[in-house]
Amino acid sequence: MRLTRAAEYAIRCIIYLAKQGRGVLANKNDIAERAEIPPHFLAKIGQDLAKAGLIEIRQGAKGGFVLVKEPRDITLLEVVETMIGEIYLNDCVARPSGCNALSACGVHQVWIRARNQLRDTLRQATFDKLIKKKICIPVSDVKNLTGLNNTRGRDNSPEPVKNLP
Amino acid sequence: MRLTRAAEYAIRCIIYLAKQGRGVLANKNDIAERAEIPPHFLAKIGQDLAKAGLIEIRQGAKGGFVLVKEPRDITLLEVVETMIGEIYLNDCVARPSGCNALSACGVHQVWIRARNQLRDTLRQATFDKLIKKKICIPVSDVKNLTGLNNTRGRDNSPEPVKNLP
DNA sequence: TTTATACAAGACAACAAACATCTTATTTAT
DNA sequence: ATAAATAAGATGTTTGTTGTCTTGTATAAA
Repeated sequence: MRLTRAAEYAIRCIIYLAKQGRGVLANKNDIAERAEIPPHFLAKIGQDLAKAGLIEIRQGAKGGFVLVKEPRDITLLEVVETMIGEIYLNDCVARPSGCNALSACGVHQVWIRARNQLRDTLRQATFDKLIKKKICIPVSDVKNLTGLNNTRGRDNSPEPVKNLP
Repeated sequence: MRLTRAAEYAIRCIIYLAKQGRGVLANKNDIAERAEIPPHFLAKIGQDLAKAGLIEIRQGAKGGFVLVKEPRDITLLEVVETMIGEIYLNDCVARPSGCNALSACGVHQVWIRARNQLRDTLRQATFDKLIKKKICIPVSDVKNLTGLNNTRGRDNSPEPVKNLP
């Protein structure tokens, strides 16, 4: 009953892009480094985010990820469910056909309620609100990372980040 | 982000016992059969429930499980967390030491809120309320299952149950 | 006191999911 | 053309879930 790492990484990736704003291209390795995501893993995560229409992937030299939607139109729920599928919390709710009492079951009703609350809370959290607050990723000077000739010229970055949500 | 089967089984087990009432002994194999729990698995689950003080296990001939607490004093949260540990929903909340922004992080705050709501909802669901509703386990004629000489005399039971919460 | 019944305790195994890496191919800017 | 950058997916490692099995111990009843 815990969020997967892939989903936590996806959230950080979107935060990074949202900080830059919609339509701004970000180098994949820059994202990986700043958001502390294993680079190859980020590639896979990016593909899921692209399929869901959250980002666009530019191939080739000077390629990278671009946020497609406005941060205010992206919810935490959307990012999470893109990565882990629709949230159900328990099997009985996920596959009602396997449950003989269906919605009449008292336990079932509690789980339905819990699920709805959880999804509502995550849906209320839009990325425009999230990036206004202090956030786990230090992206204050994001834009000049992908600057002209600094393929590895980023070692004056702030101290490395630990694990973050 | 899904409840484990062990926890779903534990809930069914407690419902079975709660229907009988506190202090009433139930044969383990009867519970396993009626609540559709693999018998050996129920043994392990029972041990966890006993350690948590929810049930008492009687060994030897005519042994079985006995509910220790009143159904009104047992919550769904208690049973669930006995089986899967305290609910955190994400790593960042579970191990704040690994997160550099701590409670100041906007994403963190959303998860804290979601977690509290979920736990509150599960805490409000006490088993006296749950067994008053229609429930997935058919336990109407529970008491005469463990009756005198019916070690295998239970084949007049209602049609078998599918998967339940 | 012997026997059958029933649970304890924990080792073990099959399977699935999560987590991550690596390789080969393709796309694009210069 | 060449180098940079991602695509796509095969593969590997680790962890967790979901059980089963074996050996031992406790208890009731003959």
